[in-house]
Amino acid sequence: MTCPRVARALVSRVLVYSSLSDEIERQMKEKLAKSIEKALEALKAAGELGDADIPEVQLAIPKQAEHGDYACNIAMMLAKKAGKNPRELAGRIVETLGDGGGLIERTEIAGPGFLNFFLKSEGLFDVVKTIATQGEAFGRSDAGAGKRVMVEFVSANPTGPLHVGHGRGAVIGDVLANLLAAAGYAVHREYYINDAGVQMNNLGRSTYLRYRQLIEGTSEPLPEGLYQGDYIVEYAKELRAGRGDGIGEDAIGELTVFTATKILDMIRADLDRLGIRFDEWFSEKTLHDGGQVREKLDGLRARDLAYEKDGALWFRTEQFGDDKDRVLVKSGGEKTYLAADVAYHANKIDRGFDELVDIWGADHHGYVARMKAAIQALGKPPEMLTVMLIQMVNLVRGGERVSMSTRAGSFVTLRELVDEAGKDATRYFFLMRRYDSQLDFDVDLAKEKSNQNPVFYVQYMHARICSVFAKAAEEGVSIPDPTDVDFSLLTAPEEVQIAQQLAELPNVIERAARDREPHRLVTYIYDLASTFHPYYFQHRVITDDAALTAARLALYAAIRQVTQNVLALMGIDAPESM
RNA sequence: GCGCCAGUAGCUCAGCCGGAUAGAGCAACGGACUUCUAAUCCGUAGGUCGUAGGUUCAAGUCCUACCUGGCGCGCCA
Repeated sequence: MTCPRVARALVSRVLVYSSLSDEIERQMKEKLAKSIEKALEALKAAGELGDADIPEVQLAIPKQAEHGDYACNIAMMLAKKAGKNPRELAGRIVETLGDGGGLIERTEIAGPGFLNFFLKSEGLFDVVKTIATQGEAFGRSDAGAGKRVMVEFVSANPTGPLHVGHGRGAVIGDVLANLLAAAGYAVHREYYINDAGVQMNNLGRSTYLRYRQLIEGTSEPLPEGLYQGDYIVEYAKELRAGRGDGIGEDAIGELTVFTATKILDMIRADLDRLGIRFDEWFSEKTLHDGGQVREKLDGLRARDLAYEKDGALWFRTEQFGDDKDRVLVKSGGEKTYLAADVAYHANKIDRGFDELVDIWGADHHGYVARMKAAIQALGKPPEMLTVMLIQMVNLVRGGERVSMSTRAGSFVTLRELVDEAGKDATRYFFLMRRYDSQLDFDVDLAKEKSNQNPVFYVQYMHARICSVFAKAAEEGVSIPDPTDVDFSLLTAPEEVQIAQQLAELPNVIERAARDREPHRLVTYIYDLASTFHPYYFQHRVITDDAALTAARLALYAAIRQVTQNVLALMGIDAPESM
């Protein structure tokens, strides 16, 4: 079985070598990397590197400012093969490199052999101009090269309201789709509606029985396996009000459609409230009705990928790495979900997508191997499909975990959570953690309008900047054109750090998209806010010094733009005042 | 029993292709509002990165085994 991590590794290997797309990266990092590469080639030509191959030059932004603007580990990687100790080799690289074509202020050799580059500061603030020019496009790239990727998410059965766990998958899927689009993929968002099969019959039967109960004036629980929820009673009432008491058992098929449509409307409304829309709602039923399921099963049989045993039809998933073969058609003649899913994924492939992302609850992980098998049986490499398994959500109230069972009493629906905590906090909290670790959702904290709530910390950054601009307008200070600004006046350590953080956005987006890790947006924007707030507190923007005021306003405009861009990707509002 | 995910400060978690002294928030303690918004800021304290080996110049990160927790192993969906 090919796990999602393997698939991700394969994808990343491709992208690492793709050219960095962002202008800032070209200007700064890549220029520096090229210079280093040149220096290494010169050293190799001079015979100083022995027979060592020159590896890809890696540049990292160090955690500590004393370690420079960029740090490079190349001397340590080459030392052994070059037959020199790392610090000596680093010294030779520095001598050969010089000022890297006017880019480098100075270079230090540190620790075991790191090269720490301090760049000339005017280059650092070029990003402010770039952001002003690109506006809301800043951070986007063409790393995805227009590849078509489908993100299928939520896909909850239309048998009841969405619960909190669905909400997490919904937000993660939505933001991942935003990220992929920003990274240059052509993204399609899809919701797969399981509107066929046994559960649908149960739904129609549940509605019918509730309807009968209304007529007979009873309200006892329905038989085992049917849907007990109050919403069914509401639909039954509606049905009776519109159609009277004459509906018979032969109309259950019709009631199924009626109820499923109602529930889907409810699901759609709940998602809409969270700011989530789909390009397509894909009906499972159309696959059955259109004969596609039948057709794909015949195809598998024809290629001996499926066989009859004990009156059932089995899929040879074991030969693609699954633990055992799986049933496609039960001996009673009913098709399993897998049968429909094979046809569905064949349909996705036929629609021409290059990559498929499925977002499921973690309790479905036993299903991954057989879907990977299906992809292979359909003639595609298993890496084409990435399955993201979203871990469980625990609601926390008053410091205690609230049971997530559907028992009455404890709140479980997504709608209630959004009503209580609001769209922004709900989205932020769902994005806060890696999708593959469990999430404790502190409801009290999410709805608290206080400094403890991280979503406000980030939004407040935006509001504060807007407030400064309002003040500037009030005092008749015009917003500067960044090309006329003297950025050499920005010498505070926070200003340098902010410029570097702003310049990182394209990388953050590209890597978060590549690795399918939307939570990195949260980490990024929170980090930016925790550089910004102390900076704001310490340095006044509007002062008598017109040149400095202009430089800081230009920087503020860039921070605001980046904040807007990131919050937009997260689907969270950027308020002008709070 | 087999498989997947997780295990990092008292609690909840970051840590991007393996890099320098492992970072935040909360909770605790002590400070800062006459200012462009205090929904903010400054400071103190807090660590055997589950355990044991291994690979490497370098391991929270990679490999192996084990321990603990969650989930999954059906002709269910």
